[in-house]
This record gives sequence, structure tokens and C-alpha cells, in this order.
Amino acid sequence: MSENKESVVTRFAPSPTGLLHMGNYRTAVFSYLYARKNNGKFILRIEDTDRERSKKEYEENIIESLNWLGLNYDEMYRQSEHVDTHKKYLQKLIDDGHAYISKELAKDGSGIERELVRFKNKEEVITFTDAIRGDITTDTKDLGDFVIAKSITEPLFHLAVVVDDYEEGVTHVIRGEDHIPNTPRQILIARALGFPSPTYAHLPLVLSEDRTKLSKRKGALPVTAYRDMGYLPSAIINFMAFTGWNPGGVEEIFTLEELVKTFDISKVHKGGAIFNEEKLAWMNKEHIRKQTTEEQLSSVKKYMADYDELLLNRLLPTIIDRISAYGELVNIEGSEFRFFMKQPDIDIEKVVWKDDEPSKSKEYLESIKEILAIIDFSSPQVIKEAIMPYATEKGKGNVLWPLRYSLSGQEKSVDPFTICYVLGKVETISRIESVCNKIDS
RNA sequence: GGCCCUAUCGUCUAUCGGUUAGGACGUAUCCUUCUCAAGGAUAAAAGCGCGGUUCGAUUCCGCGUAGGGUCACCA
Repeated sequence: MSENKESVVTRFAPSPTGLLHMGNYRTAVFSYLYARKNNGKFILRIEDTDRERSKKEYEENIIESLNWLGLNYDEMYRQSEHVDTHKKYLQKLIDDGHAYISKELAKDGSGIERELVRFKNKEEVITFTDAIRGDITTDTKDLGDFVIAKSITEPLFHLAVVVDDYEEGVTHVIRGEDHIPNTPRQILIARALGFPSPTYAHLPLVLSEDRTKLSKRKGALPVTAYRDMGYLPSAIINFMAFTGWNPGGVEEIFTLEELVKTFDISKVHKGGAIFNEEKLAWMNKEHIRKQTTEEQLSSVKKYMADYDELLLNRLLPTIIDRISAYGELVNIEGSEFRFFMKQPDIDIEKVVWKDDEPSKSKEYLESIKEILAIIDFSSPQVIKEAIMPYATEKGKGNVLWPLRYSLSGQEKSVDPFTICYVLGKVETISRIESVCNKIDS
């Protein structure tokens, strides 16, 4: 790792004009992976030259999202803070005859005359080699003399991008496919300024169900919304990296470190991919399962801080087994776990298994109570072994259904042994007694 | 419409000229099971069309077709 003059610098250059979704952050993921893979630098550049639309809160959300995802950047710039540099190069372009001031009526119909700066397009054919797509050729005569500044003091997107990429030493511009048409313009400006062109890599788009570009108005959620739904950053990263790329092989669950290790930009796809929410959920579940018990418990506690810790510890494996995102725990009272927190309402009619007799169900419950009273509630397995001989003798459904329903108040629920274990002996027996009393009355 | 990009199961994808076209999500069925999940097993499910090149094309080339992106004094 000594001196390598070709060291890689990539950047993520969002404009803070809204909350960014998965499609946006995926370009950050690929830029990050490429930089880290090559021991290079990853830069965050806030493209806030449009002062009207840029908002501080959006910038903050970008930083927050990147931090949450663990996409650590080595440097951060704000384009607006470099306007002087942009102006310097703009002047150079004009001085060198590559750009000119053009007096034109404002497009807003106000009748005001503005002094736009246009790039003097020599109308050549530009070919660049995209790291993902190969050669892309454009005849720039279709572009005309495009505008590069609103005025001599207000440089616009294309100029700012080219100047900043140069000044920041960006070697690889990794961005969405929607930027392909911008590339020839930016190459033209770079050439006029005598800058070397970076390597371009245009990623396929992330699509919504209708196969058009993912967008907020199509329902794409900000990445922070997934955080708020209790998704794991590692799952989000894994998923984003896997839309449009995969390392080959059968394994699909990767940590960020593993992604860095296996990333290969030449294997990135050319065609767009639909954002598959169901697969994301599955992937998140897999990532939850790979967490340590401590991590799982601390995630669960974010939603269940008020609950008894001992009970939570015993319930944890069941929770992990049944959720695909921690956010499912926001409303415990409405969840399948509600009965662990408080005694459920029991519908006596439902205590009885199929068409067994109510008096018998009570008898079973009484017997189980006797059995449970003398054993140690050390694990669901122990409880199961204690109860099963009796249940088998009397009919499993006859015994187990009343037990499970009495404890949970739910026709569909976690198995009775786990319920007993989580509730503990005292609570379990108390619930059984209360149901027996109700049957009597 | 001009320019540009793309094309394997419903979806995400593997294949870098020769495979019974593989895997995953989802779906269905079965097993397990007192119920629901989870787990296990199985199944259905794909090379856009037509021409070339080649002994041989999903793979390479061309033409269609379809879809997408982009055409700002936004980025």
C-alpha cells in the first residue's frame, strides 16, 4: 500500500432537494464499494447550487442516512462553498473562447433579459468507455450550445460537477444511468478546461413495479423510513448491492465487509431491476438471525423498554423467529405477542378442542396444573417432556389446545410449552386457575 | 418525436459457444405439528422475434420488437 498515483477516488453527489430513496443510495453503495475495494477514497458532495430548492434538512437527512448505513465518507464538500472556484473556471472558459455570454429573455415569461453563459459547442462526436456498458458514442451537435451558468456569477450543474470532480481528484464517477446523456456535455467542458476525464460507470436504474424509474411519487420511501421500521442497515446495504449486481455463487447474505471483498464493478448489470420489497423483508430477517443475542436484545428493547427484562430474555428467541423487522414490535398490544405482556381475555367457548366436552377440558387443565406445579420451568423442552405423556394419553389436541388457548387467548399462537416457559410458573398456573374458575361459573 | 441505454422463470439473478438452463424471493403441495409461525421436501415457472457467424448458440453480429432513460436559465 505504498504510493499509487492512480489511487481511486469516488463520490456520492446528491442534491439536497428531497428525501432520498433506495435508488439514490444504491449509487452511494456502489461508489463506496468500489472505493473501498481499491483502497481509495469515498467523498460525499452535497450538490446544493440550486439555492432555491436545496434545504438544510435534506442535507441532514443524507448525512444521517449515510451514517446509519455505515457508508463512511472520507471527505465532505458542499458545492455551494466552491462557487468561487467555479467562477474562476467559468471565466477561463470565456477567456479561452470556449464559452460566451448570451443575452436572452428569461424563460419564466417575465420579460427580463438575462446574461446566460453558454458553452461553445464544436459539435464533435464524443465516445467514452463506460466501465459497465462499454463504449457509448454521442454526436454532440444534438446538444447545441448548452447553458453552463445562469450568469457570470451563478455556475450551473454541468460546470460545477466537472470542476468539483477535478478539484477533488475524483477518478471514478459512478452514478445512475439517467446521467448518461449528461456525460458528453461534461466531457466537453472537461476537455475545454484541460482536465483529464474520470472513468464513468453508469448503473442500471432501480425500478418500481411499473418498470419505470423508482421515485418518491411512485411510493419509494426514504431510507430513514426503513430505519424507522426497524430494518437493519446491513440488510438494506446487502439488498441494494444485490439489485444490479451479485458476486455469483449461491450465498446471498453478505455483510458490508464481505461485499467490499467480493465487489467487482465489471459484473454490474446493464438492465434495470425492480425493487422487490418482499425479498428485502426476507433478507432483513436473515440479517436479524445473524445478529448476536445481545444485538437482538438491544434492538428489541428499543421497542419494549418498559417490559420485564427476564420475560424479554425468555421471549427473545420466539420474537426473532417470528418477525422480519423490529418495527413489527411497535404495537405489542396488537401483535401476536400481546398475551405475554398481560393476561388475555378468554372466550370460554373456545377453550374446548373441537367438540370435546367442556368438563373434560377443565379436567385436563387441572391435571396439567398439577404436573406443572412440581417441575422446574427451566426450558420449553423440559415443560414439553413433562406434559407430553399426559397429553398423548388423553389426546394431544384435547389437552394442548385448551392449555394453549387458556394461556394465550389466541386460536393461533406460539406453542404452549414456550408460552409456559416465558410466562414462568406462577403466571402460568394463575392463568390456568382463572380459566378453570370461569368454566365453573 | 430526436438521441442514448437495455432485454433469462411473476421478481432478483447464475451461465463468460456445448448445461436435464442452476439458485433465491414469492406461490402451490406434502412432511413436521393441538393452532399459527419457523424448519424440511417437492412442484409449477424463463432464454422477445427473425436472420446470420459456427459442427454447435441464451451466449457473438445485424435487423426488428418491446421496455426504459433523457431532451431546463434542476441536479
